[in-house]
Amino acid sequence: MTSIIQNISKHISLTPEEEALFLSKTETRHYKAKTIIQNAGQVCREGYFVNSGLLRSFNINDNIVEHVMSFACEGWWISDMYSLLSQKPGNLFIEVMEDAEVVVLSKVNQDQLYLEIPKLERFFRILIENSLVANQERLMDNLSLTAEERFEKFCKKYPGLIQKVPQKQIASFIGVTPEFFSKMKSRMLRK
Amino acid sequence: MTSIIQNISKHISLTPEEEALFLSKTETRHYKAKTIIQNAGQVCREGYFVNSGLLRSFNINDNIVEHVMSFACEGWWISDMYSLLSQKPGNLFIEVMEDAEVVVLSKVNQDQLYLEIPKLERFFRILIENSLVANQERLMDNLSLTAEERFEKFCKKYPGLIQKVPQKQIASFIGVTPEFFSKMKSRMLRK
DNA sequence: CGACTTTCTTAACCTACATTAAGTGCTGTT
DNA sequence: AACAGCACTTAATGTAGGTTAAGAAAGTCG
Repeated sequence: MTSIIQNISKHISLTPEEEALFLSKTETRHYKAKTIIQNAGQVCREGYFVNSGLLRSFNINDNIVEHVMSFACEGWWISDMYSLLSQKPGNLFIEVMEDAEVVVLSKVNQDQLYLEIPKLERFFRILIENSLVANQERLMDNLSLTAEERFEKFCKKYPGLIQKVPQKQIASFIGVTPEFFSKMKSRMLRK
Repeated sequence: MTSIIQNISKHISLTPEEEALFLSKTETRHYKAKTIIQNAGQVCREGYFVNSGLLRSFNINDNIVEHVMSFACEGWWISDMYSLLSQKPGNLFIEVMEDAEVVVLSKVNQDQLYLEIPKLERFFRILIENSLVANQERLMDNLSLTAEERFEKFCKKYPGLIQKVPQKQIASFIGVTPEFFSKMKSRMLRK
């Protein structure tokens, strides 16, 4: 049983035939670190489920400052939701941070699968619901917590990531500059 | 044809029987302005579709500072998604800002309806997808734009709300204090 | 291995926004 | 009419976090 099927069966149960049909509509790809698999300004036509490795999505402001929207490691999905849903050019880049194996589900195949296996509507509804809740929390945290508190939450929520992700990208994710993050971190250590 | 059925039929089509079934699982309520219909610390058991009037959801930080999570006027849905989905105590209050008529869909009935009218999975999936995209944009805006830019976006996105919503709550929504918002506004007018 | 690039740190200085506080003008209630 | 209570404004002062710049450390690649 592959990992993506495990992921789906957490929320709905598929027959072996449905599993096979689902898998037949996906494609497994291997990417080297630093590959950009989605560019801002282009229409996003695929969602990605991460089998192994590490990816991130981010946008670039005024052609200078990067803002990390999300990280995705084993068992996570990643895409440019805005662009994928609207099929308009998006603002996000998606970059492979560590050599990765991903399961690719194209927008076209996903839409077909909704018709062929209506239960998948439920699966993706639940997936998106969870994303929305996480996003709302992150938004409120950004409005109401200090950078230090946000970093503490980040450490608790994604204990695996702190080791793997360059510090400047954690800084970007929680919404501060790398310089300030560095200062803050050493201030926190001194306590 | 009631407004909530119009709202649904934007994304899926229901038979007259399904429409009737759906409506039979809802309840229409009238609330006076200033009513709190959901309290932080309690489990949220209902979602609300606004027929008329104006509501907002917000949390309170350190028992002092309010942060507006969302506004909802005619044709919008509002709830405490985290609490509604997890059935754990939530952090949000939901308050009626202007006398309102709302269609109430309880969690229990919603779950039943998913079984009786599976197409509704699709409807709510799409609804949540759109919320997620809007939320992601708001998050990136908070990370990368100035308060002034966020306010300009707010005005474009919700032209109707600026008239109706007290200024301090717009301030809270875009993430600044009422005092700073006031100063910023007069600075913007001077140009 | 060395050359090059990128990340991280430190420190001086800067600014967007917060805090505090006092005052003005509504609106609703009695 | 009068008072209470809010929403809004203004202004002085405070601070979290940004900017700039320069050097140290660490990763990357030939």
